Amino acid sequence: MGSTPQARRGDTRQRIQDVAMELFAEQGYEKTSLREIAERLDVTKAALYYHFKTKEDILISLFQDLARPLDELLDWGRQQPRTLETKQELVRRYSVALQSALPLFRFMQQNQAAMSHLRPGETLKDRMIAMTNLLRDPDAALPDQVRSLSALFVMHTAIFAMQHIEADPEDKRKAVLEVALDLLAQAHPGEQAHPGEGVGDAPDAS
Amino acid sequence: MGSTPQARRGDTRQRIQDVAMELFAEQGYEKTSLREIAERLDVTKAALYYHFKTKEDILISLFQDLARPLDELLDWGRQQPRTLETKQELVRRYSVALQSALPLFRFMQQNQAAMSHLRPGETLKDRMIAMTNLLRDPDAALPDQVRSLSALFVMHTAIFAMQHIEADPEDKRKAVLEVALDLLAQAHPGEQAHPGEGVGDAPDAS
Amino acid sequence: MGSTPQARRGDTRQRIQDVAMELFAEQGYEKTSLREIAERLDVTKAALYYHFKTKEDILISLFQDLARPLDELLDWGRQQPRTLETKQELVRRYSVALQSALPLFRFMQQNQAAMSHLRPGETLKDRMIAMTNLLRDPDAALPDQVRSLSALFVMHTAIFAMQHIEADPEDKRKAVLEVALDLLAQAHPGEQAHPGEGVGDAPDAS
Amino acid sequence: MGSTPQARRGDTRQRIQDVAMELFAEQGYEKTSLREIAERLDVTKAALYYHFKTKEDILISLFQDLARPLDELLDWGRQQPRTLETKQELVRRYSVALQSALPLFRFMQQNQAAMSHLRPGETLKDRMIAMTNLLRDPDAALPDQVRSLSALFVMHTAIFAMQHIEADPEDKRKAVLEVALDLLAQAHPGEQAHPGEGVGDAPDAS
DNA sequence: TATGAATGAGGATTCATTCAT
DNA sequence: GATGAATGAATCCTCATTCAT
Repeated sequence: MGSTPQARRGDTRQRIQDVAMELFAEQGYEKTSLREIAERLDVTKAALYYHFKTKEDILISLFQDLARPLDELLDWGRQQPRTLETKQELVRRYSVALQSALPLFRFMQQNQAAMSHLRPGETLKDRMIAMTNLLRDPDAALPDQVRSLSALFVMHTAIFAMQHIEADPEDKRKAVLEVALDLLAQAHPGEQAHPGEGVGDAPDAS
Repeated sequence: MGSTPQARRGDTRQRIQDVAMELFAEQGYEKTSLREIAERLDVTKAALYYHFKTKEDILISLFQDLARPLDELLDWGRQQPRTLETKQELVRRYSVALQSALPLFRFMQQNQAAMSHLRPGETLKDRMIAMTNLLRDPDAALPDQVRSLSALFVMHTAIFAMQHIEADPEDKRKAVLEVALDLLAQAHPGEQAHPGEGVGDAPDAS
Repeated sequence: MGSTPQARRGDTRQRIQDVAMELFAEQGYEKTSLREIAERLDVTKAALYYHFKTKEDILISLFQDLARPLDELLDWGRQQPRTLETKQELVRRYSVALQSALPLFRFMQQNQAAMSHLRPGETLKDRMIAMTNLLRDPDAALPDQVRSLSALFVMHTAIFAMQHIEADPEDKRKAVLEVALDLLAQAHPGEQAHPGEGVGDAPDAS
Repeated sequence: MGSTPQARRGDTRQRIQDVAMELFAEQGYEKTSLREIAERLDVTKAALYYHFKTKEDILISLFQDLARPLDELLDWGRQQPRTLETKQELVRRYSVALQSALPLFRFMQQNQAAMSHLRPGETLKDRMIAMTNLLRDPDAALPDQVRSLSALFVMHTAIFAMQHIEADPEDKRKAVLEVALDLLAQAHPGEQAHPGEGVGDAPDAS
């Protein structure tokens, strides 16, 4: 790629994160050693410690970057009225975020265990619970609560489960989103979704 | 229950598996050391090596035990006609298996990475793909394929996602199963499910 | 000394302590690496960890062995009447203990800092304070308290300070003891020491 | 005291020495890292290297500063007649020096080991030997030599041993000095100390 | 005067594994 | 069936030091 050592000046921190992300996602946090990361970057292990205080710090820094879009979506959701439309929009936005951040989510799933001793409120699990709490109505019938929850999780699992199905990625995303929105609608019997807002096209992820 | 140290004679292998299962599920395979397992059993590390050739052997032995019910279900499914009813029964049976084996599945999820270098066809992922292939129809519309897939995965994710919701476990299971069966039915427009077979009660998990 | 590897079976723990003692006394705890200890014993570093949980554990184990005679002396002193004679006997016994345990005390002095974060009551300093509290009378005039304290410390410092003076070690010890007993007597004006008990000969330190 | 960051310009070298002194005295030389020193000064480690060539250089520079008063006292002593009065004056001056430089001496004691590979004649030990050689008479009886030695060392040990005794510091100093002078006098039987020169008051330590 | 970025050597510690008994 | 003692390789991490800027 023509990236000579000189051209790399100042971006070492970023490069560490990139490589770490890649390896953590591939092999998991525990199995990835700092030696491996350092070697791939052609720096010494000690150099990593100039940029991050501990190995876990690298993990956390990655996680925080990855969690930000989720946090923003949660913030947005909390400020909206608790209507079906809001929930549908949440799901739609989540679908888009997921599409452009699939490796990140893969990374997060691989490394849930390694992150499970974070401060409460800081884990992926906590964020997912927060998310589902925006979607489900605690007074609804249990099956309807399940439908709401599942609108969210279906997007995760289906995307992964469909990786070996041959089809256009955007088509797959729309198919999954359709099912998610369907579940959501079924979870709200008697309510009417906003007309004219379907699955729609994803914006460019530039 | 009267299991004195003497009474344990001969079941050390089983006890190792139990403890390993517990710890692997809790902290993951990589983070769990043989020292930890040995200490909890009050034996020496060397004793473990009398029963298992390597650490990975413990993992594999656990995995094989856990995978057997899944394999049996797959075998059964393969011998049935590819009808909606078969699929519904698959989902029903899966739901029951899941209920009595939740820790096992938790264990499997935690340790996917550690098992990913197994022979092809031996991983959990492979079995899940096989399972979804029994459920989905490759010629159906994409959203309907998603619905079929999701019938399966919803059972996983929802059960975990509902852990912090207060309700009777059996009620939760039925609610989840209802949604799964619903998805399946919706994935087969025009077909009619066998009447008189609803969510039903789970058999005793003796 | 003809100590073949075979002859060493079972005494590795002791040998670690011996070598550690030697090196800690010579270079101090911090400057001594486990590699050094292991190499001198011709075992691996990991072998050390079979016998001691941490490096500090080695230090503590040494310290406890060394502190025992001191503790015994303290115990004895606490059970005696608080008379001048008792104090004189304490000093006499201390002098003897010191003579046969000089390397140990050298070791302790070298490594005070490394041990300073022990539990209260566990440090050398605490024991010395306890010792001086047996010797001095808090109601006496300050200079007399100083004399009592000094009876103890003089034995330490003088022995070290006299190392480069040529004389028979036992003569040196007696000379120091004489001064210590003198200080003690002067600290108790008006009291009469037990007659017939002078500096005397040290018992064999076999 | 109005020492703004700006006011500190140019005294960085001094500030490094101050912080190093503090930390070396507290934790010892080996346990104190340059990172620690730099952080406490809010500069980079590299900045330390502008002022000192190595870590050991800091130690040596401190030691030389601290040793100067001792060297001056030694020089003075060497030029005086070898009388009891000279010795008494040496002890008196030493007592005063000690009082205003207690942390320094604490520092030196902590870090004897670290300095033990200095050129001969450069160590604290060497100076203490020189000092005792001014005090003791090699032809005197051994116990009298011990008394002379101890006159010096008592001042060290007693001051530290009395730290946990409640009393006015100046009173303590005088008490210790009295004992030291006493020891000296007793070491010179038949000689008469200069009359009218007792323990006296310490000069201001400006 | 200082810093930012890095290095090389070495630190303590842990791990899975082995083997004679 | 199990232990006691040990190993070799790897781990994360810290340190004093350097040097271009």
